Amino acid sequence: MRWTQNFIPTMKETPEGAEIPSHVLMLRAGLINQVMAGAYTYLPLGLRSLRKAERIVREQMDAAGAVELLMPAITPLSLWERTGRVEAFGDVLIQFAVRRQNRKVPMALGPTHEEVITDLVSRHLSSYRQMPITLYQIQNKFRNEERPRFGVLRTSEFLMKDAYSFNTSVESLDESYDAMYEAYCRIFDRCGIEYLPVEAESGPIGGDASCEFMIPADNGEDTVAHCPDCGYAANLERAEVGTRDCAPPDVPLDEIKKVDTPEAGTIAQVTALLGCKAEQMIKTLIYMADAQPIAVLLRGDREANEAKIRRAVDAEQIELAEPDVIQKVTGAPVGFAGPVGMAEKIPLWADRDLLRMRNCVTGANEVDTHLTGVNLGRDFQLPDDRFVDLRNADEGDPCPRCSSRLTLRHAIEVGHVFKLGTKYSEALGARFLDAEEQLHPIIMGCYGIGINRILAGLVETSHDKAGIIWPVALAPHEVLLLPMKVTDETTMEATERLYAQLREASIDVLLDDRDARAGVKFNDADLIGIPLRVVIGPRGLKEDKLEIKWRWDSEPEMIALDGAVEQIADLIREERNTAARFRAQRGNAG
RNA sequence: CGGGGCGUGGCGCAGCCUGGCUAGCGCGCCUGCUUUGGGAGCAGGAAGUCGGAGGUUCGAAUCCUCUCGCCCCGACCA
Repeated sequence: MRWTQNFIPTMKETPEGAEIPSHVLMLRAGLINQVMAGAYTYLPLGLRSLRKAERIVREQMDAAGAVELLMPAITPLSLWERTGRVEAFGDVLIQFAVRRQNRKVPMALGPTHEEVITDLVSRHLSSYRQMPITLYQIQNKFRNEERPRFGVLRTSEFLMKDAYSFNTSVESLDESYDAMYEAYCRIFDRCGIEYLPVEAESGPIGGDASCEFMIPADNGEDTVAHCPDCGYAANLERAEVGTRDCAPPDVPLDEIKKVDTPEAGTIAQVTALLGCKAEQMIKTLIYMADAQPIAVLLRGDREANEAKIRRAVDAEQIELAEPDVIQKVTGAPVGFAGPVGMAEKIPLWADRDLLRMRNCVTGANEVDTHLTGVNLGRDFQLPDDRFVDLRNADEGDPCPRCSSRLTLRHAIEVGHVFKLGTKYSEALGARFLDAEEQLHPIIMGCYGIGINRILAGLVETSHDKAGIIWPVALAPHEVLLLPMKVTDETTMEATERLYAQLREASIDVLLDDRDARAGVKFNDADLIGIPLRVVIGPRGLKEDKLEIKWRWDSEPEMIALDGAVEQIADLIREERNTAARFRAQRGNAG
């Protein structure tokens, strides 16, 4: 591909509104163009990278035994009504109705395709002999994001690979799931991405049923807890807190005292007023667990984890109680609840942090009043089995698997493998007959990869001041041929010959044939980030040499013109398969 | 959905508070000459309904009202 025949609108300045590196660089390098909030055009270079990512995904899915199909983006709304996901998705589901003769046909743009594929399978899979099978597609998905942001990371239309496995047993599902997991590792490895498989909120099957593939990045929207020593990694919703450090400190117990705290109903206000630390406070949250009020006790500076609470109390649904319920249950308005002297006897649950807290500050269940010197055991009691992990993990918490401590990192979710179970097969009547002629719902798994996020995540984690640093596998082009002087006949003869021969060798080469100054070309080359830059100029040609430089190296290398094609082709072929140099430089960069 | 910010040639911005001649600047673009190994110099040029609507005024990019769009923080996120 010749630059002058291509459409590569690079920008020297950062467009207003772009803030994070991936967004800025993808815009500046002429990869994407914003059409509206949450919708981008992929320009020629961006599209090439997108297609390369797509191809890697496709190859590995095929290698893992999955079969590709393509479902429509428009779907009948009725399908979503059957699984109750019209409500579940709410405004995120893009709905509309089109007129056909004298009737209206309600539709939705697919935000994911469990319904469509399960409906398909319900019509064509009816025997255990037809399974297991894993089907996938690579398709645009539509979600009306409340707040699209971060360029291509969160958009309302995006390209996703979604796969669905159909199995007759949990054991078979495990196998399909493992195959997908392995395929995902190969995909991200081939892309040269540094990723972390993290435990995610498990589905109806429980156990290790859900894993998210995360790219650690400062601008990631998700937070993962990670143990650098044993490798334990989980998203914040899921991350367990280790059970060490539960013994109380050996300090004398203060007397319990009632203190006035006028209009101090938040942790911040109370700590400011009383001069105590949030760590000394007991935060008392009143939840409705399946319509029954319960109290959840947490250390003042911790965040409640509603998924953990829901599991602990074994409820279908939990939500924070309304103010009138809190008034009735505690005897005080919101902000003054505490475990001592509550108006009603409701079940108390405590995070394990409480076990090592002494002389605490907490609400007195009276308006504008708190208690100090509150101590577990003396002033209030809970059964042993009510002390559980109910909060989000925090930086420095004990690792649940080893003796080390957890760190928190932001991350970009690029993939998710998930054991779904029978939710959709039951709702949509996808059943099979087993060898004993018994009817069962098909057991499903689903497996997604955000193709756009592969690119954004890569750029986010692989760039320098000058621009993007692509691995060969994802780069829009593998080699950039950069003739220093397009008006010089000798230069152009050598360049054209090289260009033709590299193409002949199936190397994906971009020829910067613009009649522009060296500085312009070099800067664009760095910005776009083609991994191997080949400079051909009169200076080198005098010695029958040309210059090659990996994007991540600082110094170029002169190589002989004679045999240059083979040398370059070999380098690219090697790097294409291993990404060894790309990885090595990244290791050095830290 | 709460809080904040921004809309002025293709891109980045100034001007607005304190209304006043042909609305500026940098980059990019076009022409010519000179240059030519890391975003060239000089000269000339094209290009803007100042996001939109309404209002105030002799006069509005500037003041007022409404509206649309975009971005950031938070809430939300199959």
